[in-house]
Amino acid sequence: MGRKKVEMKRIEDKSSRYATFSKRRSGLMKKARELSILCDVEVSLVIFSSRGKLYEFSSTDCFGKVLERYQRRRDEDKKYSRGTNNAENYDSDYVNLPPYPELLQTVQRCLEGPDIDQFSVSDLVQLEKQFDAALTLTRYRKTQLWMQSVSDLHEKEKMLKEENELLEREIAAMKKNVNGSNKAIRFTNTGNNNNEDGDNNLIEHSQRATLHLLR
Amino acid sequence: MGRKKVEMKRIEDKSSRYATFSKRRSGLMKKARELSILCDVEVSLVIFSSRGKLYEFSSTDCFGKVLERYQRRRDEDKKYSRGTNNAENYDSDYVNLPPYPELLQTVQRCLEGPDIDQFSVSDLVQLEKQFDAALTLTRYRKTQLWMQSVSDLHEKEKMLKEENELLEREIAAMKKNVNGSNKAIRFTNTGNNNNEDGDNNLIEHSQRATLHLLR
DNA sequence: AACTATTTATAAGA
DNA sequence: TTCTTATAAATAGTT
Repeated sequence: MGRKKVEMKRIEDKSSRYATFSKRRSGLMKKARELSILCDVEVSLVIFSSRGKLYEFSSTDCFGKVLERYQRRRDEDKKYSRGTNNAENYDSDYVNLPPYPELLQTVQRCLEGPDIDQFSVSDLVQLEKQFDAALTLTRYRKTQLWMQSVSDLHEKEKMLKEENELLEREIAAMKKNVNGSNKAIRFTNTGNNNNEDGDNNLIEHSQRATLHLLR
Repeated sequence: MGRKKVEMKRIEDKSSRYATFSKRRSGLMKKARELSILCDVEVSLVIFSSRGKLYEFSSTDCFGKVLERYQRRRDEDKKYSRGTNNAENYDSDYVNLPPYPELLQTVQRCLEGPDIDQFSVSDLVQLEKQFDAALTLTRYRKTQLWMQSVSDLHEKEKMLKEENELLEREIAAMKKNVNGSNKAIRFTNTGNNNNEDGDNNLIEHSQRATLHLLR
């Protein structure tokens, strides 16, 4: 339903993928809401964007609102740190806000309060849903972090192997020189003791890059 | 989007409410699937009909696909192990297949069959417990495998770093020899061309070990 | 974010 | 239910 029929496959162009995501996401939410109202059924819809942001519709539940409040707060924090400071700290630390503080507080109140007996069944249904959503999100985030760490390790492995090859080639080359033409070696080495700095530039650079990653 | 614009409120006429439910439900599912494909995001949609029947879409695997994959893989393993009946491939991967094909089949039958209505409450309590146990076990096994893979990667990283250091020391030593005493070099190298085998034994051994791990 | 040309979903009727 | 069709809605490409 647009100027053109679209093929059902991942949209490769990033910006049109995001545009489509935004439009279709709200369309889907709207239809989910309509279905729940018109037909009087329970509908629950959860969407994770590729960057891990959560969008949710639920015909009964209030977790979405809690989350919305949290995200708004985080956005404000982002704005704040952008305003006060230049460049560096901006894509780093604010991400480490405690995850979902409001939800955690709710949980704590619920679990520590002695008034579990006073909840009605429908209260508990609400509560169960909240916990379930929180669990799902937490697990999802955890998996994301695991995957990230594995992919980092693979990256390191690749770099180390490359360095290794470079060093080996270096050794092979040196051996050739030593075995082959002693004249040449004597020529390049006499009175030229800082030769290392020249020969090893490439290797040392690569080494530094890897060490940086390994920290 | 039909002959008439509809008011957004519960449809009171039962049969047209069901008709609408059926149509809009499949429309919503379709759109959920499209969003997940086009925008490459995770979408999960759950609908409970008023009579408690569950309809679900999830962009990640459904039970059917898991089961299918399991069966395919098991068949292939069977073929393989029949062909080469040596002792070695006994302790290979296919032993680690999930031991729950029966459970998976049960799950599929339960979820897809129309006889959910026929279970008693106590049947369902049993079923819930089984699923919960299976979930816990599955998750546990998954975590074990992740941890194993991360620890393997750390191991590889360590070995590669050690090799790296060794190779560097090798290079440093060679440079020193070349720069320092040309006499000695000439001595050790004239007529002794298989010198490499002696000097590099350690390095080559280490290298082989790592390559074995990296396969 | 707003604008339309089109496509798509679906309400009503059969 | 399912199909048909007129019409409402969603949305792809564009600005």
